[in-house]
Amino acid sequence: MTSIPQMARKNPKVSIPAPVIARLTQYLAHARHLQQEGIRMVASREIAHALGLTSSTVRQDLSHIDFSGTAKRGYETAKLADALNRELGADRTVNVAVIGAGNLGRALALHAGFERECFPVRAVFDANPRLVGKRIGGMRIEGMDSLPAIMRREDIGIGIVAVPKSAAQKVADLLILSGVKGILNLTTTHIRVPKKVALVEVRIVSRLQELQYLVTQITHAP
Amino acid sequence: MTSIPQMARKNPKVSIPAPVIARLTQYLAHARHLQQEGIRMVASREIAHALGLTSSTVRQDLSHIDFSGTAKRGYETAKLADALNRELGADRTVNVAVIGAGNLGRALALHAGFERECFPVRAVFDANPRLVGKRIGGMRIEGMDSLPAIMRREDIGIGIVAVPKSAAQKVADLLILSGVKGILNLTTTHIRVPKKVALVEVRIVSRLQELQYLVTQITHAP
DNA sequence: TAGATTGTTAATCGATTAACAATC
DNA sequence: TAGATTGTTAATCGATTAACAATC
Repeated sequence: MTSIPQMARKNPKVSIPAPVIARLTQYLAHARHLQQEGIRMVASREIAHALGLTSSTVRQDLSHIDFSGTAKRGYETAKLADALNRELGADRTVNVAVIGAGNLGRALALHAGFERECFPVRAVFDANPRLVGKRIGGMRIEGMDSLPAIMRREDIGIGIVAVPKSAAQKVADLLILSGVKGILNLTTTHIRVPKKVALVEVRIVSRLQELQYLVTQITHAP
Repeated sequence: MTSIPQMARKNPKVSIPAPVIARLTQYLAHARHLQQEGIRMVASREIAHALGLTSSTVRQDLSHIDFSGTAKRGYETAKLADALNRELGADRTVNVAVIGAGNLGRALALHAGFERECFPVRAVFDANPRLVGKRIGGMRIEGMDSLPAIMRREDIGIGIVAVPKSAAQKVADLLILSGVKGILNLTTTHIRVPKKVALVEVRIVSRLQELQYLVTQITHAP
């Protein structure tokens, strides 16, 4: 029996805490950016400074992934990006569907950044019969009744919910029935999902309210 | 000298932690929803259940605001909503501008939910001269050079940055020069701002990546 | 009144930061 | 080599949860 040191380094069963994952996505974006700029090496201090963190947090976070820096020299940007891509699965493509063809849904369906980041939008749905059949970019808006079949046919893993909040839970339930693995909820309402389905909520209006609170805080500061 | 008990209850100078603020916005949305449904009273347990939290967290959070429930009965939804509105400043209108008239920018500028939530979009800007002069809803797309003047004329407090990531920092700097109080950053890049300006970052692609990671975790679970 | 629910204190849990030996 | 930076352990800090007296 030979040992397999490169696998043993970290136990992959220990899942990485959510706040760390959130930052790993930032490190990935930054590493790619540095790569494009032709910068080969980067130190934890520099990453920290660019992203508004401490170097300690950066090193601690990166210790979760299967990748090492070099003392005195820092991290190779290319290898860092590779390791983060692998850990996050950010190089694997996942087909997505947008539900809701209002302003926000349309924008998301057309957003080129999703395709670039391996999240191609393969279908758009809306409950309004007057929208069904119209086109968004290259896609036809489909009715809700054809959702289950299309989700399976197009092998869609993630549903982006951009409907009025009163319909959010119903839409989520339909997505789950249709075998979706993850839901990105852009409505203000909290959605409930079974343990087998992953959920991330964005809530732009909430973030604006948080921002407003911060603004008031700063303005009224000493 | 008379004491002022209703003011003394909580020291308003102790600012509320960010995770609590984020949840207060959820309580507010939920309280409004209950109000519309004609539900007068709600217990911390029910709020917790609806939002995926513990009742302990809900009570702890609500202890930060100037408002009390009633033992055995719970919280009056109307008064809860009022108190949260006051604490968050969510009943005060703040004019916003959208910078970037691409798909996302257009969607945000047209998003009726912002106006409803006291964040009317008063201006839209884009650096592309071919877009300047075109219309979005009732608004004319303006060039970046007229930004400072329009920001002041329209009394805009918050700028929503929806430009390509390479332009994000430059746009933020211009907004800050023009006297903006808060920035909502929708690009993937981290933006740096002085202490006098509040910043909230949304990063939809990052959230999709987090979601993808969660999906993989769940799928490969025991 | 009896029982349910609040408000708050104390305990636990987890995340961030500091510190430093290892090392290139 | 000397000095800088990593990886990791330990200390601190903060957030969440548990528990329970107060109370309606």
